[in-house]
Amino acid sequence: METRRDVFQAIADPTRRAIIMLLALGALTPNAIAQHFNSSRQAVSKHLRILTECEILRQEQQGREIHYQLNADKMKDIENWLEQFRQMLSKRFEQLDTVLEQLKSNKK
Amino acid sequence: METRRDVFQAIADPTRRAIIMLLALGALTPNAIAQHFNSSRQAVSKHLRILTECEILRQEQQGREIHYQLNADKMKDIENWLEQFRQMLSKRFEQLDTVLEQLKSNKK
DNA sequence: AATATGCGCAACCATTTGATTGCGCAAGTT
DNA sequence: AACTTGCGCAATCAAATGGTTGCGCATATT
Repeated sequence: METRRDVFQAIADPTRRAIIMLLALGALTPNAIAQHFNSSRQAVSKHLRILTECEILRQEQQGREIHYQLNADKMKDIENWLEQFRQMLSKRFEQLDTVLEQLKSNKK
Repeated sequence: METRRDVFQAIADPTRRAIIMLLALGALTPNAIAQHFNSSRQAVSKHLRILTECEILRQEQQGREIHYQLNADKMKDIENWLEQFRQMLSKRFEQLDTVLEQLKSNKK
């Protein structure tokens, strides 16, 4: 069984990020997506599979056509990871502010 | 010349994400970082190089020791990319709210 | 029924990646 | 001066990756 990739590995590839951006505008079929890229339709199909497996995209079969759409909820995994740094950053800023306040009051 | 990686490719690897998390707590030297991992010191050193090259980490030489620290500003590259989806999402929610409001007023 | 279209599976290939090991240089210690 | 420590360079290797091509199945059209 192939190793499933996490969401960070999924967006590491520039082509996949471009696919995500495209689908953020609206659902599309594999062929419609492939028209925006210079590589083969099959290459795009592989990327779609990777993005679907890690739940960044959802697919909906309608006859022989598949509609792929963005699952924006999954992007929150990345946001949650980044949130940790935001919190650390704001803590540091608070500490810096405290130090600056003390410096001001000491000068008075 | 080797291809430089972008920030998304840099954080795609679980080991590098763990290094980033570690350094978010405070600056460390390569050997100190390597102690938290089971792989060789040289493997960690390679990851540090990758993270430094794409500016996620900053290094500061002090004698024979190097102190690596997180450059939190660079994480904003990822946040900015995600911000595009947040805006698209909030647009859709606004549209959904409008529809719901109309449904409510039509029932009254 | 025959043909066209959508699209994934599989095999293949070149490149990239992440790890290890050995080595060597610079700085610190004895 | 000799030894120790910090740490990157280079070579090597196995695995992963991203692309292509050929093929085949299901659905849609003629």
